[in-house]
Amino acid sequence: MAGRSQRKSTRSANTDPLENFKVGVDNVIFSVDTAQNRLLVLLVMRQEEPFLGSWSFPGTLVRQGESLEAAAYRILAEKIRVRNLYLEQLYTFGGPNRDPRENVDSYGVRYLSVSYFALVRYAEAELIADRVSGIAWYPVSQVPQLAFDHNQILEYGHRRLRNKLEYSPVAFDVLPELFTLNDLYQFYATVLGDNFSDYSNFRSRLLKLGFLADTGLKVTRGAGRPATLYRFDSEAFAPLKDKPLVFI
Amino acid sequence: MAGRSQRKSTRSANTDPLENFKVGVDNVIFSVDTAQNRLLVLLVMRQEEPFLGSWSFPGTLVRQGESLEAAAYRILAEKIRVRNLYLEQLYTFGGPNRDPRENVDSYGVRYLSVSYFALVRYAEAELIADRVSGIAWYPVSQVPQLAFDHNQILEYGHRRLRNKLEYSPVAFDVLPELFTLNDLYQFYATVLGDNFSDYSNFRSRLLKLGFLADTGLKVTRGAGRPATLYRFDSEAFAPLKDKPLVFI
DNA sequence: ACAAAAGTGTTTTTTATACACCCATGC
DNA sequence: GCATGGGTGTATAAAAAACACTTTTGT
Repeated sequence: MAGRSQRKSTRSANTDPLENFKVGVDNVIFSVDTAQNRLLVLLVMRQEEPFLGSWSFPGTLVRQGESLEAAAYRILAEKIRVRNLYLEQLYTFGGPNRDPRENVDSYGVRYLSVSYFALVRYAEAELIADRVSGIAWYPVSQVPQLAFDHNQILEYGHRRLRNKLEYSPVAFDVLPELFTLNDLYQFYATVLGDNFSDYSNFRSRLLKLGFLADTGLKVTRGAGRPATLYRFDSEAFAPLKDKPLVFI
Repeated sequence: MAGRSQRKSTRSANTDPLENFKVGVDNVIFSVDTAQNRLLVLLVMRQEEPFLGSWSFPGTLVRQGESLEAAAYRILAEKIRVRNLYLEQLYTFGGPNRDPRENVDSYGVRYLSVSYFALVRYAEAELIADRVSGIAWYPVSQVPQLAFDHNQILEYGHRRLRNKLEYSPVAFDVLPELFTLNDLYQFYATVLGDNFSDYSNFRSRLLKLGFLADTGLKVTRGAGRPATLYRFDSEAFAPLKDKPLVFI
């Protein structure tokens, strides 16, 4: 990587100087409020120029010796306290002139952003608000105009979330240890839209796959028949890992 | 992006200095030799330390004012002459200590690599060899030990290629303007493995989708009945863009 | 005539979709 | 007993997979 070596075309040896970069990490953090059937994304209010007062994704610049992923976890931990989450890299935005600061306060330094996509457990996530900065969960359908090109990134992240949900077991990283099939269904319906599948068909498909273990336990929520609590059996799932389109 | 601002946790205001980066771009360039049923990847021989003499992906460092994608196209153009291709970003590798140079010749500068994935038309691709550097197409099943973590990146790129092929029309960026259904089938079979589908079923599925326009033209290749030449009709494909799993 | 490659059609199996209906509990 | 949510089953439609067969060319 960073294949500096391939500078063979002698024509451009010294003529085009290399760019110096600062690397930022921005997190698109989703959570699902199943109680209210809302898909949420975490926004913070910018306290500096540029875009002072605009909402944006929580971000940070990468420090010496820090990996990209570590930076992503750091900024996440600064904003919310949460134990159960899924996180992966989303995309790298690195064109020049993305960031207004480039031409002003930084002499020839470019700001590159590696965005990360995270899904956290809503119920347990505690937002950490310091005195000055605003921080809030926004329904993705109602996010305002964001700083930089963050609206675009959100769209990209949202698409990734939907895809991930369909063919990988990310939902179980974020659902409670024990859950009912209805919990699972609500989760999917919130992210994918109500009409993604019939509940009864969803049930039988998921159960037939064989990685949902019946714990024997039941929960009663108000009226109605008690629901069976299931557990995600990662061992039983392992052989299906590389198969296409497992869920939905 | 590059959300420098969110540095609220006062505890670490000045204590942890930011890292300076050089940003590299590495290209995983695939092509399909349908004649010999081989999936190929382009490798170049490194002319410098570290990993002098190892094969690696063609890469370059990003220059002032140059976008990441522009850098990817630049290094591609330095290695092969080709008009028809597909290119997209793959992944960003940016941990510290990925590159041995970090501790030696560069004072606190980190090398980050944004990898790109490309698919080019094999028949028309001319490799550009300068006097010193080695450059070659390798069958992906036979790539040797590569420099850095490039073997890992290759695996990642290969998976991406297979996925792309299944749900997006990248094949047509790389096939000739006019092609037979058998050409298309061979292309898919080479990338996805011979047993991905029955030829006859592949035919009917693709034709039913309605974006392959019969040109009326025929080609005879040796013995056998002449084959119809088709053309990819991008207008007819447009409405299917966002549908899942169109191909195979 | 026959081999080779292109192209069509048919049968079987599997999976998706849409519902109808039974079950267990709280009130 | 009846409303409420949980859970099962069935009937139909569509898609995938396997494979037999016809058509058109070169030799």
